[in-house]
Amino acid sequence: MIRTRFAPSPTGYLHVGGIRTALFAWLVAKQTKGIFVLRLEDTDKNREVEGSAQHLIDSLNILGLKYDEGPDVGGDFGPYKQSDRLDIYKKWANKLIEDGRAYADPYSTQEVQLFREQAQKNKLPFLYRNHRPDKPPKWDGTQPLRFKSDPKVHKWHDEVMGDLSTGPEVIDDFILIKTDGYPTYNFAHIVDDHEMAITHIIRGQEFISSVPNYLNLYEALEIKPPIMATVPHILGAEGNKKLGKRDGAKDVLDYIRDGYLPEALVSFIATLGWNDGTEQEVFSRDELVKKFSLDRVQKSGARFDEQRLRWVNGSFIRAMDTDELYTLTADYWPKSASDAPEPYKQQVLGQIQERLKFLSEIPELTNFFFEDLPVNLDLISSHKQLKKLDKQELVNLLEQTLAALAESDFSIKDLNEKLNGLLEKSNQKPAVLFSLIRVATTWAQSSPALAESLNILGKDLTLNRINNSIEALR
RNA sequence: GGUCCCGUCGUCUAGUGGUUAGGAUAUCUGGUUCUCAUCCAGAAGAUCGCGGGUUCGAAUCCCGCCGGGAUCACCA
Repeated sequence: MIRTRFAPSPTGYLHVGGIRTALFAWLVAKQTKGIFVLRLEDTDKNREVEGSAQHLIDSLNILGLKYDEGPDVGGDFGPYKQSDRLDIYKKWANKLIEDGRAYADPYSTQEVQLFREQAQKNKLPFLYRNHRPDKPPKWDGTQPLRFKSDPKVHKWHDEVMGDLSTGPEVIDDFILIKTDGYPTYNFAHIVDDHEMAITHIIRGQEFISSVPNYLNLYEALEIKPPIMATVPHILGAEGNKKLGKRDGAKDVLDYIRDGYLPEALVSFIATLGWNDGTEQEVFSRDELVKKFSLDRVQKSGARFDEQRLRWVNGSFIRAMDTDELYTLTADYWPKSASDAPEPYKQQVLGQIQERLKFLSEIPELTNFFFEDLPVNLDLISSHKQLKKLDKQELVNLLEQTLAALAESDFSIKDLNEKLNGLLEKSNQKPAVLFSLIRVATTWAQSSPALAESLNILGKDLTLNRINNSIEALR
């Protein structure tokens, strides 16, 4: 039974980088009907951010990365919050002490800092074990507890990175338990993954250089290491640095709020560094579960390109039934639409669906259906066809339009007939006549096809707006 | 500085000794009786980081170099 976990620390919101490791872990579990576990790594109470645990949970849920075991849903391997597991770490720490593989750190933080600066000055990597005390005091909890490492060569396989190896020079005596009584990540995650029977550890690249140290500890603990997979970082839009909150890495919930579809987000994030070897570009969640494999995950970091995300999201939006899409749009309509009847909004949505990239674009794409936009003569003076006509000609054309449309029943079919008739009678090119009518009835930068737009607006509103436009032009 | 990882169109990528180096996106052009978008057609865009080697033949294998990244916390 495959068991994977996502083990974030509740220190802030979840951004795309975090989501991706969660997604990959979820996919690995789900494709074999395995178990996906959420574990909160809250061992640093200084960095803990109020409310972020709930935020993490909300983010996973909204993306559909449902976990089978976790702090709020329980499970047979709990507790799922590290701060509730302190006695478990104590138990394993005592085993190490008894085996002579852990000892109390007698130095003050200042003294250790001095060692570190010395090493830096000599351009050497800092190794605590070079200062390992001969006769450490008995550990009473007032000192950090350190791992007594056994420096050696480590070779291991990483599902993404392949075969890796390092020499003894990277192995050090890291801290297992801090003076506040909490374990470090380095210690806690190994104990927890073992106690929770985790089979695959999927984590970000920042941990790869620590893996040999973990391997060393696994040996001392006599625990068989799980399968490991290291996924590369997602890069920010500019530069080659890991995408971080500083570079505007957005909270995934911000994308949801902007009207990106969870399915689209999942597809996009999965294909950032993974593909199935075919030319398929977007994947449903089910396809991902079926086709995903760690060994096809890219070793190099991928750049987060919001433009591509917009395209993916647009393609999901276009593929949906308008009715289904409509159920997602409730929070996105412009204020002026609040009194508009549902069928009217639904019709409007049908017209803009194919140009919609994300839901919060709805107001700018639809506002003229719900309110009279201010007359903006720039739309005419900057139009490459319309600017050639003088005001009198424009007014004449609009008056002809008024007369013709007054006869129409405003069905799309009849509107098209009337508009075509107008075209012949006025002897104008569509680029002139239709542009003018479009502008005069919407005063918007862009709008759906003319007959369809007028059909939705209806006769009264259309004729009113043309009248108003004539007034404005005079 | 030590250690480890990475390096194919702007971007995401296909590619594991023989391909006109493929796709997608973005950009540009044309078409779809008007705009924006969709859709369709087309263009441009990659000396496969660089230099050696192995080979009849290398983006693919080997070596060196360069560039980028990660890490060297009582953070995870």
